Amino acid sequence: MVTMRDVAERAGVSTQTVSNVVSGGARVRPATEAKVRAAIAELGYVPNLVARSLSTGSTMTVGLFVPTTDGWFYSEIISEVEDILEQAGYHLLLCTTRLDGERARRQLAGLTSRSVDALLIAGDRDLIDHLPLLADARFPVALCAWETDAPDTFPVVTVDYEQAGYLAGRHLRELGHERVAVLASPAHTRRLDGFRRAFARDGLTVPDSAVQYVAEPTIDAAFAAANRALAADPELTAIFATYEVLVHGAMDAVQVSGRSIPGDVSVVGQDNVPKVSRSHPALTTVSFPRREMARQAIDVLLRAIAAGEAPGNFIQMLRPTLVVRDSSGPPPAARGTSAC
Amino acid sequence: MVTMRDVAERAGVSTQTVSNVVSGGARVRPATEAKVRAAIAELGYVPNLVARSLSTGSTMTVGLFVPTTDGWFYSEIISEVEDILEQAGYHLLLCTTRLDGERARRQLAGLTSRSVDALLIAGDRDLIDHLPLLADARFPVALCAWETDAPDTFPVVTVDYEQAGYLAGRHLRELGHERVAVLASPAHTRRLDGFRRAFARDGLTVPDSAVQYVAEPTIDAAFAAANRALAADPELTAIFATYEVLVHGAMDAVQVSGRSIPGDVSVVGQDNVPKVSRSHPALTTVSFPRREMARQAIDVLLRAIAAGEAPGNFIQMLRPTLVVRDSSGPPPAARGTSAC
DNA sequence: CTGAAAGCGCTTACAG
DNA sequence: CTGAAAGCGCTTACAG
Repeated sequence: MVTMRDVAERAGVSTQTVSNVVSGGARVRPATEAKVRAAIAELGYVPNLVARSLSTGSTMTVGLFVPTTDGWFYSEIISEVEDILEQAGYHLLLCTTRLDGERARRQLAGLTSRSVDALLIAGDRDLIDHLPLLADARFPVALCAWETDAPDTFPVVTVDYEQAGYLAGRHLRELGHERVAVLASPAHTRRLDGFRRAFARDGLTVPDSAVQYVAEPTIDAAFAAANRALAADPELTAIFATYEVLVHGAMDAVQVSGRSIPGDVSVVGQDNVPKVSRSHPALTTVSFPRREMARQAIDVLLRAIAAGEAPGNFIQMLRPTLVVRDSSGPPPAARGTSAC
Repeated sequence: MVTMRDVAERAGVSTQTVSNVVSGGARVRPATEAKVRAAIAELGYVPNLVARSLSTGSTMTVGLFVPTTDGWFYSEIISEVEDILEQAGYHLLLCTTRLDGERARRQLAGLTSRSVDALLIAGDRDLIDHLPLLADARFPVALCAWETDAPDTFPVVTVDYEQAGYLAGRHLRELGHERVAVLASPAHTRRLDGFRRAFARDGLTVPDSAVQYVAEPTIDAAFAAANRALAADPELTAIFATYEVLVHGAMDAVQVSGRSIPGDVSVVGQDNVPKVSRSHPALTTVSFPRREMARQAIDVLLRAIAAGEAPGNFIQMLRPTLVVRDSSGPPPAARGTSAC
């Protein structure tokens, strides 16, 4: 392996000078720089980043934890994070927990010490029990896309999920819906709370019996849950689904049952991913500022790295927005009334 | 920062012994190990992985390049790679090229030297011009999911894409289709070749005019291309789409035009991702062994690392399989003939 | 601007 | 099993 010293000897300069040329640090006389560059080219020298890291104490790497790479939500977070990091000259170390707490713990433990300059944790559930491991991490840590209660030791950049649920609920209420069903991930408690608040404001309740929890994130499981909901209350006029996969299952089930959307049943989702704008009918949903969230979370970390101190401890909530498309309308009764 | 030396002093042993305890290397007397572990706990010592890497020459990190994290194809490759790596105690450094050659070059250059122990490159197009940068990389490199001609310097684990296209074409031919259109990514030349071979076998040609290339991977672009195809030949009886997004655009366009699937037009895709099994109608497609491909590619790299030598130079093609569902059937004419 | 030296925190032969 | 020492390849004050 050719080292910086080899280059220095070849070019007839000190390693200090080679280092300056390579890292673009202190100014080097052009003639000297040319000599060094020539030596680098002749020898095929390539700097050893690990050695540099040991000296500088920085690996130029940021770790990212996500529960899964499947689906649009985390895919976009990964790609946004990677974009920003790449621009800033950082690398991305990706860890997937796959809803496995023990695996999460192992990965977290492996990141200790100086192997990353910062850590962003997106999503929750798997890692929450192991977060104390990071209590005295030597690098800044931030959380994003966190819906359940996060430990108050780290800054959080997230969506106002309660408001997202509320926007969906209020939309259905304004259309006049009263009998609704909810398809929810067990983790989406905030969205459900917000949804219920919209109904409560009008003195209505969304009973527990109207909520179908779907633990497994597959369309098949969502389809089955939607069928249960339709069987439990054949008169329902709307379904609220707390994320993409559940929406597809819900639309499937409604249409397979012979009902029309939104003629018989309105469907409202969460998270405006690209695909739903071309579903049939186009989906009414609540848009999450995913990319903005990722961007702000990374900014927090990058600033903490630059400042050499811990990031501030705050919780920042980005506002979701309602996107009305074709899958929601007045309930059949209301429509009938206004039509006749 | 507390170092190994601090622990050694505290425990009253040498750093050698601490190293043995931490790395689980040579055997240490139980009583000594207990003393060391106690010191580690009291001091909150956590080993510096960068220093270890500099000594051992291994970072326990494997790099992965993908064009994008969007869509099922690369998501699954990422998650499969991460699973295997995690089990083997390795970390994943993820690089997304986003179809940007210059960005790819930058990232590739950043990986030089000892910062990764191996590199897997999935997909093609962006990196192909910069692969020579890796000519004298000090770590093993492998390619996977490579459709276009790969440089013959690296081992390749890929799908037999030509066969995948052929299977789709033969299926349509066996159903009796003659007038077809193709929606293709410009990169999917092999699939197109194979598709054409199936028609050529029967003395038929798929003219260039029947092929719509879609460069932008969005459903909207696919939808527009499918509309062009339908306008160019209103009598066509089948559409072959070379990947997921194009399939959705094609089904959309066919249905919006008032035609039924497969009654009027059959649609056949590529890559059996979870979602298409629940599309309406369920999609006939060709299944790629994505996970198997990722697994074998990583195995090649891990073995090369373990052996301390370059991986073999071979090209391994995994076989795709046809999955017949509901989106394909005989063309209207043939059906009419057999019906009357 | 340049040279010689110390140090980043580990691992690994090498003697005891 | 343990101690003292060299070395991994950089960066960074410190004198010239």
